Amino acid sequence: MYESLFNYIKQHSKSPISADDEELIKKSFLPRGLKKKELFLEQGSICNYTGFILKGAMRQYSVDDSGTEHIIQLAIENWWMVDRESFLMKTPSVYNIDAWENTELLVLSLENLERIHTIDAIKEMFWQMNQSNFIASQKRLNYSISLPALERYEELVKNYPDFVQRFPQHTIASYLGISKETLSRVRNKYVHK
Amino acid sequence: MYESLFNYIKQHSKSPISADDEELIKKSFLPRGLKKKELFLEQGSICNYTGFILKGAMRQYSVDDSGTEHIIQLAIENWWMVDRESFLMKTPSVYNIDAWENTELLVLSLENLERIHTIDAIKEMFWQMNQSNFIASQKRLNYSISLPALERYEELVKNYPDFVQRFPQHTIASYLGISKETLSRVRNKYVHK
DNA sequence: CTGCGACGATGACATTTGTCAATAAAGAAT
DNA sequence: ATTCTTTATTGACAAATGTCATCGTCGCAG
Repeated sequence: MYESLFNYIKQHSKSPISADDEELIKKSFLPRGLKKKELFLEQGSICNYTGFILKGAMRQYSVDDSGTEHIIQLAIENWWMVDRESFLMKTPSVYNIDAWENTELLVLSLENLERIHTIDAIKEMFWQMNQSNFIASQKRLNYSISLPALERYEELVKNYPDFVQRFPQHTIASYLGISKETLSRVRNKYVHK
Repeated sequence: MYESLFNYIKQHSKSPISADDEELIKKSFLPRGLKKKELFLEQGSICNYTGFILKGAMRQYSVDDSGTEHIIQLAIENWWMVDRESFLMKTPSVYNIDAWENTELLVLSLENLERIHTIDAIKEMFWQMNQSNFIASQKRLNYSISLPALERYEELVKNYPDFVQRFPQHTIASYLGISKETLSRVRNKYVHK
């Protein structure tokens, strides 16, 4: 159950984990299941948990005045899902998070995060994760302001081919900030070139 | 000279700073001046320093095939400027960073960062900074994929009025991912509504 | 098995934004 | 003072993308 979490930790830190640490970590993460379409976080409420995905696929998105969803983040196995602003500041979230497939998570409250943050490996892992998240976010932003639709799609296929496999096209379109029709046309160009 | 840096640290952490810590921090940050338009980082080279801006204004941007600049990040007094990916991984950067005004910095190498990272206040400060950077980046991304040009501009004016004051319109346009002509027209709508 | 809803493709058209060119005003350099 | 550069605005037109409607397919719930 906790195997992929510990694998993730080991991959993202060099510090060893004692048996005691391991116990503390296990006690701090709670298992949770989500059915397809079930909400993990609803707009207006506080994000009380960070989730580590053991199995499944999730979406984080905003909904605008016209009811259109805008995908902020997609995540599958071995990714984290949380609205950090809401989680850290305990403020109502402007985003929704739900399960796109039936999903199994390990969830961590802020209190438990602080508790295990005394462990070097955990501290290091979150540090690493923060850095790479920021870098990825900045990269996506760069693409978003500098590349046309086709090239943004190509970058996504190159960097996150799993997303393109696991999520329907209209979700991918929203992630890229374009309409589903535009993505459909852009893909036509893409496969024929 | 180091006053605003220590103010920044105090604002972003609760841990106290001993006299020894203060000395170590002072020794780890080197003062550096940049003249207007002078490069702090050139595309293709490694970003060896993180800079804390004491005075002035800087831009981080990519340059595409057609020679157009795309502004990734703007920064003024009390902001940090760095290409994290290049800085942390010691890989050649895809971005340029330069001074838009004559600028005074305190710069920190990765080695010195690791040296002062033993200090709780520093660790906490960077942790805080990472979190808020990520949140800001995600917010900007959200706007970029979900709002039209006018509303993106309004958000910028609301959240970072200083940027709009300090940088010329074509730079703001590039930051928003639109052409300078579009921004000019959008501003007309904005001031007349 | 059947029907309904989700998904994706496509055409017609509207809207937004970009590009290019011309102009003018404000600064910076000499 | 004069020149040169940078910045901002505007018009005409082009290109990219969005919107709306329609259709066909597929998978799943009843």
